[in-house]
Order: sequence, then C-alpha cells, then structure tokens
Amino acid sequence: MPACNIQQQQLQHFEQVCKSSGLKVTQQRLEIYSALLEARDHPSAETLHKRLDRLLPTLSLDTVYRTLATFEKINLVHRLETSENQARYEALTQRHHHFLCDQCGQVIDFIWQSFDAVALPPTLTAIGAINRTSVVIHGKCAACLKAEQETTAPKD
Amino acid sequence: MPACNIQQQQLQHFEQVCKSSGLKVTQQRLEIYSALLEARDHPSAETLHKRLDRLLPTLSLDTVYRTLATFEKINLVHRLETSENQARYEALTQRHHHFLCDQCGQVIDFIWQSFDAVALPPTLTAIGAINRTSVVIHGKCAACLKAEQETTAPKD
DNA sequence: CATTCCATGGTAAAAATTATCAATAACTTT
DNA sequence: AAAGTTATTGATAATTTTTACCATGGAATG
Repeated sequence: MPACNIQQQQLQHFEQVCKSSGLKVTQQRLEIYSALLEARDHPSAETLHKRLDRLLPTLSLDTVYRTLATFEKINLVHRLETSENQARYEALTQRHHHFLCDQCGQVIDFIWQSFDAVALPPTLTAIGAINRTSVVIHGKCAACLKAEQETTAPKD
Repeated sequence: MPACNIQQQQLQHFEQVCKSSGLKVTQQRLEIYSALLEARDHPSAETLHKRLDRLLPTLSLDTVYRTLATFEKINLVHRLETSENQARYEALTQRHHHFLCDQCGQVIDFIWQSFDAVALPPTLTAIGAINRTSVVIHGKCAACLKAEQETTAPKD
C-alpha cells in the first residue's frame, strides 16, 4: 500500500514537528492528525470528534478544538476559508486550491500549477508580507448540478 | 462630492434589485446596505449593528443578520471567506481580491487584473459550474509588521 | 521512584447565529 | 389619499459553535 507509506511518512513528520515545537505526542493528537490525513472532506471539529468516537470514546470536543488550533499554529493543518458557520480543517499535504459548492457546502481540492508559478501583483508589497496564496472558486458542484437536472427534467 | 454620486447610483441600483426580487425597500434595508457601501473594513453583522445604532436605535441584531443573508441571496453583498468565527460582509462593487492579516484579522482589498484575465484550469469543468473566483492571500499587514519591528528593535 | 509539567475531560460559560410570533411598516388598489 | 394586503421587523429566546476553567491523569525528567 503506497498510500499507507505516505501516511507513515506524514506521521513521522508529524512527530518531528510536534517535538521541535515542544509539544507532546499524545494519542489524542496522533489520532486527530491521522484522521485529518485520511479525511478527504475537510471536516469540521465536530465531524472529526464524531469520527473518532469509536477509537477514543472519551475524547472531548474541546480537545479537538484545542488540538486543531494548536496544529494550525505550528502549521500542520489549515483552517479553511469558507463562508459557513462551522470551521473546517485540512491537513497540509500537496499545494492545492478550493472549489466551494454554494449548494451543498462541499469543498473540492484542485491543482493549478500555472497559477502557483505566476508572479503576484506588485501592489501587494505595500500591503504586507505574504505567507500563502490560494484561489477560491464558488460554484455548483457536479453532483448538485446533476440532482438539479433530474428534478427539473422529469416530464414523462 | 463624486463619492456621493457614486453612492446615489448604487442606491438606485439597490432599489431596483430589491423590487425585481420582490423585496420591499425598507428603511432598515436601505441603511444596512448603505452602511456596507460606505464601510471599507468588511464589517461583521455585529459591527454593522453597532455602527447603525445611532441612526436606527431600535434595529435588532437579528434583522442585520437576516438582511445580510437576504442580500447575499440576491447577490447584493458577499459573505467573505475568512478563517474567523464571525462572518464578514462587503457590498459588491469593483472586482477585487483579499489580503487577510493573520495577526490582526484585517481584510485588505487589492486589484489583480492579470489574474482576472487568465484562463481557469480545464480540470474544473469536471468539478462543477463556476460562479466566481477569487484569490485569498494570507500574511502580515504593513501595520502589524511595523508594530512588530518597534517592539523588537528598541534597544537604545 | 518522586517530581514537575503539560494535556485532557467534564462541565459550563461565552460568542455567534437563527427561530418564533405578534406588531409594524411598505406596497397595491381603489 | 385611505384602506387593505402582505412582507418585514423587534423582542425574546433557543440553537449552534467555540472557548474557558480546573481538578485529574499521565508522560518525561532527574
């Protein structure tokens, strides 16, 4: 399983980052991080908490929140920019951008290397120091489009 | 005052959009919208509410929330993508992008026409139908950078 | 093995947003 | 311009989301 190897690498990296930041590698942190690594759906703290209930039944929601906030500080995870109420998170893997479905709220990653290579506008130097850039695209995802067609079309 | 003329135009447009959407042009809606037009700081519902307190002392916070949600539906305002808890809003004016200061939370608009002109990656057609695209840049704003220097540097 | 210190869980508070419903204000018709 | 119709508002309260508190527990250090 190559995917599993990749995850092993990520987890080693995780331990290293924790230690170098003076954070203890607790079971909760490990599980929260690896759950986020496996997840493809940019889960919220609450979703993660539910998802981990089987593995760590006593894990508190507060710990999930705290842990995610901690991870964000040491740059292990990102808190997404969405226009929803619940915050969503993702583990940092490959550089990518986000497509947000305005209908169902789903977040879909996409790669756009030619954007990543482009020079930023010079105006920005006056505005501040840049950490990271990302493109956010709003629209209607394929699934929602299809569902819409099916409820509109059926005239038989 | 040219700025005032521009706003007059915007307000006329506002009334038109409301009517064509079957919405009544109430004083509350007018004031909330024009407060958002004047604002340059992408205020939250609560900030707007406080700001309007002098003008409309009985305006309820709930109305601000409801009104902003309504405006977003008919595409008069945008709910911003930030990674904060409180939602922020802006009136739709000129096409622009956002710089978010991770330190102070400030949102600064910037123009980037060469991005606006660029073609989106073809992968996206499979993902869904696109409504709008925007670039989000995270970093540290000039003011925060300066404040940081002043607290670090003073060694005299 | 004892000590220290950080992280966790449980509870509860704070912050942010939304629901309910009677009263009110805006548009329409006359 | 007045009355009727209907959407909108305000006040209150409920939900949802996130954070604070603090005693307990467990890992690392000496």
